[in-house]
Amino acid sequence: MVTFESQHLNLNQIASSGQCFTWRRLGEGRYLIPAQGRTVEAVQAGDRISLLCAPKEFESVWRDYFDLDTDYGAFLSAIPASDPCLTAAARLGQGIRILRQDFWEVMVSFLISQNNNIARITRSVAELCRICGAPLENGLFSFPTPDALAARSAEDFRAIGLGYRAEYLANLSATLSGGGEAELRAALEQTSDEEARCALMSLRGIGRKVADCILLFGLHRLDAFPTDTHIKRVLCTYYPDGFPFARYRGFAGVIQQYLFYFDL
DNA sequence: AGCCAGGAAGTCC
DNA sequence: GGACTTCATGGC
Repeated sequence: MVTFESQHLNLNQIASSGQCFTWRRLGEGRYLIPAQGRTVEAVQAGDRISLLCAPKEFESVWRDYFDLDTDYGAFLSAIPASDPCLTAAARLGQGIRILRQDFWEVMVSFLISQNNNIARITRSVAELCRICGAPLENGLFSFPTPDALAARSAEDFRAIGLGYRAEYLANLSATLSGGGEAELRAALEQTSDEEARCALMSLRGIGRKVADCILLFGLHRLDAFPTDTHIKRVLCTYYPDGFPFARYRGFAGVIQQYLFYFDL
């Protein structure tokens, strides 16, 4: 077991922040968290977080996954007291971080997320893992690979309730199976945010908002600022004269998460 | 019954 | 370039 303290890591906040759909809640402040073909049980009481794994695994997997080497306190301190909306949002969501999730898992999850709600996205992702993933410990299933998804048809995806997104998923999986996903990821890592966004938007079913989610959550491009219905509402309500993006250059996506969580 | 949900694509003009 | 419509589905 590994125990540490952090003022800026709150499991409950992250679990309900809409960036990840595969955590399983075990109880208050307790989650079973899958990543990289493993799972870890995480327990939080106040600022103390315990991960039930060996120190070696913590260093090789979970330190990176939880983005523990990024200083979120510095992001929070950029918020001026003169901004009542973000001040409230930051107080509410000060334990949110941008997880370093798997690129493909993020692509698929947010492809499904369009015109959808978080509860149903979570169920759909669980169903996908169940019918196409590999069984892990504790009854969870790994997130299916591009090849595993490409072996299924759009009808299979419709059968688990993906609706019109089933065609998008079948097409995306066919396009990126056979090594295409790794190629795309490697290529995107060499490009600017704008070029990467443009490349992602060339894929059927991925528009501006989903592309920005993939940039932020799947490639850790912290400048990406996905604008969905919640963010539009917040910006329209609290920032009718424009949002001060320049102030948050380099981490606007983190700020976006505070606003999103605030609106939920 | 109608509206909303972490939207995108097609079709108008 | 915008405005409008359609696309499944479930919850309220």
